[in-house]
Amino acid sequence: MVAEPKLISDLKRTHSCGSLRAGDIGEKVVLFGWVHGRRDLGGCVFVDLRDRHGLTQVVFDPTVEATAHGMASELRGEYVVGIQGTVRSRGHQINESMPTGEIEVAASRVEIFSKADTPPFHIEDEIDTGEQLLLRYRYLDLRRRPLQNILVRRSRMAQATRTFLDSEGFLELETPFLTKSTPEGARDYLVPSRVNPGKWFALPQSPQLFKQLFMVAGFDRYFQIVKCFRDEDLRADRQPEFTQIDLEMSFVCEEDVLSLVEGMMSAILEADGKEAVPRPFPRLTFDEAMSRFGSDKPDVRFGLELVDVSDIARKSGFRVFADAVDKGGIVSAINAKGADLSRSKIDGLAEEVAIHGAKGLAWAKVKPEGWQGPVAKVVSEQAREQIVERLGAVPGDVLFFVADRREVVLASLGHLRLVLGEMLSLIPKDVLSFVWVTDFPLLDYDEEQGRWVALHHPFTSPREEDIPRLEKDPGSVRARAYDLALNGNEIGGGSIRIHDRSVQEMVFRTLGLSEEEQQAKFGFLLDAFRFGAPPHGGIAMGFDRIVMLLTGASSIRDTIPFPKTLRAVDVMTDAPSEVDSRQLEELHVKNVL
RNA sequence: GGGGCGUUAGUUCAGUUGGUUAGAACGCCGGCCUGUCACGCCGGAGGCCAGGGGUUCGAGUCCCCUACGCCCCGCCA
Repeated sequence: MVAEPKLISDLKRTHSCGSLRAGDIGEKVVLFGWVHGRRDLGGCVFVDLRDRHGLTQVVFDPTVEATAHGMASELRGEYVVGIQGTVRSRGHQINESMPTGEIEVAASRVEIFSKADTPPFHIEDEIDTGEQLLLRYRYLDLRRRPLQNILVRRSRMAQATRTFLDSEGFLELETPFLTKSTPEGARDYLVPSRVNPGKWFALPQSPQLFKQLFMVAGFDRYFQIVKCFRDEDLRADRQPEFTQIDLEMSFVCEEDVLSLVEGMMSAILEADGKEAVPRPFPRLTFDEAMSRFGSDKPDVRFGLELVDVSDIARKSGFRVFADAVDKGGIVSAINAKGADLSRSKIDGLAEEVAIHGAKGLAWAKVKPEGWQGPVAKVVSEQAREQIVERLGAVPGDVLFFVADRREVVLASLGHLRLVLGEMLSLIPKDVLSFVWVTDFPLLDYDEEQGRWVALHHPFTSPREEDIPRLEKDPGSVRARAYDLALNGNEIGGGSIRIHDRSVQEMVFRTLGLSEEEQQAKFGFLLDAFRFGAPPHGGIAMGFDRIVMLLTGASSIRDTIPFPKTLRAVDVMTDAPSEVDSRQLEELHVKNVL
């Protein structure tokens, strides 16, 4: 007697659960997958079998094979099974809503590979279960098609990136994860060194210095799709460990990096089945972006631009406006064209600007007979006319004003612009709108620390003509830095780097780093620059954010297989967690809590 | 560090003015059913009302604190 062949070991999978069509009718097939659903009609039993490619209906018909039909009643949701059977037509009962809906597999054999407890939520496309539960059972959530689709697309985008950069002559080179803590920038994740008591590694915030050293080494073009770590508070688009497309090029200027990235983004779009976006991408200087959009990552899919009316406001007769300007602040306005906003909605908008520190939101409705609203009477007639002219206002428009310190005005109106754009449905949802922001300031004064800090990072090259002002007027020095924004989100940033030891030392000095500190923290870089450093520059792209924006995912968590919650916790593994005191001893670390 | 919203069966939710034994749908378990595909019908099980404290004759409901989740400000070169 010959033993019956076993599924898997003897009979291999012939098709995925999404591949069978009418043309396969009559084929003898073997399918493996998860039991997605079961409909037991007593006589015959229908089971939907699922793998990541799709669903196939399997029918257990007692007239076909009584043993298999008997086993069908044991099947439950999420059991992992193998099926052998024959593809047959569903006749006139085609299910139009599924790609395999013309056929079904009449099972002659079934083998249960693994039984399953009832899952804590249904594995289905549309789900409204709380995210915490989904994250706790992430491996079940990842069985759902929408999440799988995002990760499939993420994989394709990563491959497209590699293919593109490879074709452009880039080398994919690795850099250490156990590296040196750097004083500038984000808070480091630290790793104690067992063999060097009292000393610590830091996980990289980015491979910045190593990629510059690759340039010094002469590799010319480097890239890496790499994890970076920053111990800062989380957001919907921020995780403590995230993935960058990191690249660096030698003997280049801004234009070379920008056009390369435009090509790379186009390759990614193409890999994701998107329409081509015109190149070159539009560009804005930092100053322009801030004054017109109130943001260094402007969403340029719609108008509602900010307009400075400080000069008019100063002589408007309205104390609040005049005082703001006299104290060195500004008054800017947004014209919400044709916005028919109720009083309660406008009150809600005042709360929106308060988030960014604005003490009030002045507004006026433009009517044929004149302005209506709280500022209508307090602003002089002449000023009203000038404002209407500058904003191109016509009856039916609503004008909003914020008067405050420049940063507050730009931040609050920049935010208001986005809220109004959403409220008035002005933002086209299916458009991908890239914009470069260039000419960032090199430095920013940190009131708390009482010193200048690098806006981008301390290795960013100042514009050559601005270098003489580095010592006397650091705030006016522009950087050779650039950010790429997509639909109002920052998706990448980079710069032409300093390759001259003396300029690098000058920047470090301006940042308040003593010779000793420079040597202790960045000595290896300054040393490297002594041995012939090529001019170089590069960029780091936020890969998770790119995936998020192209797939329409609502949070960065949906683009990462195993993400952390806002409190930087992995609720599935329960990390971070306490460790054995022996482990701590070995690491020469004491818990002070 | 700060602000906002939320937490009731496995899941999504309802729960009146503070008042008997906290409900529904889906899911789950059992039974019936040979053409279902959101199968149908019948029956059943299932609750530390996030945790702690308080007010009260009496708290899911009112008050305070805490925890957790989400969104935002600060922070994120």
